[in-house]
Amino acid sequence: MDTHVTQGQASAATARLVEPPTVLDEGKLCHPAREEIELAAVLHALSDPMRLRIVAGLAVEDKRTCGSFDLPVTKSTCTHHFRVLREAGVIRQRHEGTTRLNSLRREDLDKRFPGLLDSVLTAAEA
Amino acid sequence: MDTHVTQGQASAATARLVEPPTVLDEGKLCHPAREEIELAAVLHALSDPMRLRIVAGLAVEDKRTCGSFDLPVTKSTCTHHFRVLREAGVIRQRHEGTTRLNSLRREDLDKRFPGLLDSVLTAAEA
DNA sequence: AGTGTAGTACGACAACCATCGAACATGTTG
DNA sequence: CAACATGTTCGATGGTTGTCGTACTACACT
Repeated sequence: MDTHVTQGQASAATARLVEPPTVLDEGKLCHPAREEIELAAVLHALSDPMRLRIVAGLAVEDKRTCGSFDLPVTKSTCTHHFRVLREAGVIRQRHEGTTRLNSLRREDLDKRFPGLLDSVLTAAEA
Repeated sequence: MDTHVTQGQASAATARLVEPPTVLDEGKLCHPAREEIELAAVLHALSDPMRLRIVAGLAVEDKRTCGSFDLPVTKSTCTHHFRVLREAGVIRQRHEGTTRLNSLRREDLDKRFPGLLDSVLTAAEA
């Protein structure tokens, strides 16, 4: 569990305090590389109703903040679920001001496990 | 958790000790009906490497006995995994003499969650 | 009847997991 | 700076899970 994701800061530093974010860091949040995404981990991440809701929500509208889901759990539990999804490689999280922007790793998942995400999303509508 | 599966013994009792098996009971082993199969349960059942191996094995050759997989776990653990798969609706188990025959519930799964099983099976080959 | 084979049932145990609350970090804004 | 908003970290807790071993059931074969 290490490798990659160490670029992006230096080159973006030029236009820093002029622009708001748009490219911001993603630092500290560690995501698995595409080839490192494991099937069992993805299936486990998706096997929780709460997380399934999150993923279904992101499928409808990407780049949503954690709070925008208003799930029936506390903030800390929420953090937990987003981390599970992130570490499994299902979503990507970026810092953006005081919030986190979450997005589905559609392309990575489709390349690695073709058809899986779509079938789960279709199945989740029931 | 109840419903269905209460027939089969009485009517089959007529030709009992004449024939070997071929149609045998399935009694006691409770399987969910197709409409009762839940996505989260299926994903959870598939999120274990050992169970993934079982399912992949059944995809190659159906109707295999529990012992034919020689998994690196004891018999009781084995029983446990097969039960999880059965109760989630992923496999069907039938008594047959001294063994249990396991088969994938392909049709049920395909009808209920189209494409899911196939994408998982494809993904599992890595 | 006796031995063997295939699997289940039950109890135990350690690891994991979803959940919470309280305290903290960080960025935004009055 | 102070107040606020959005999340994270940490410890605790109760429930679930994967694993095992031992004991048990059920069928088959000699």
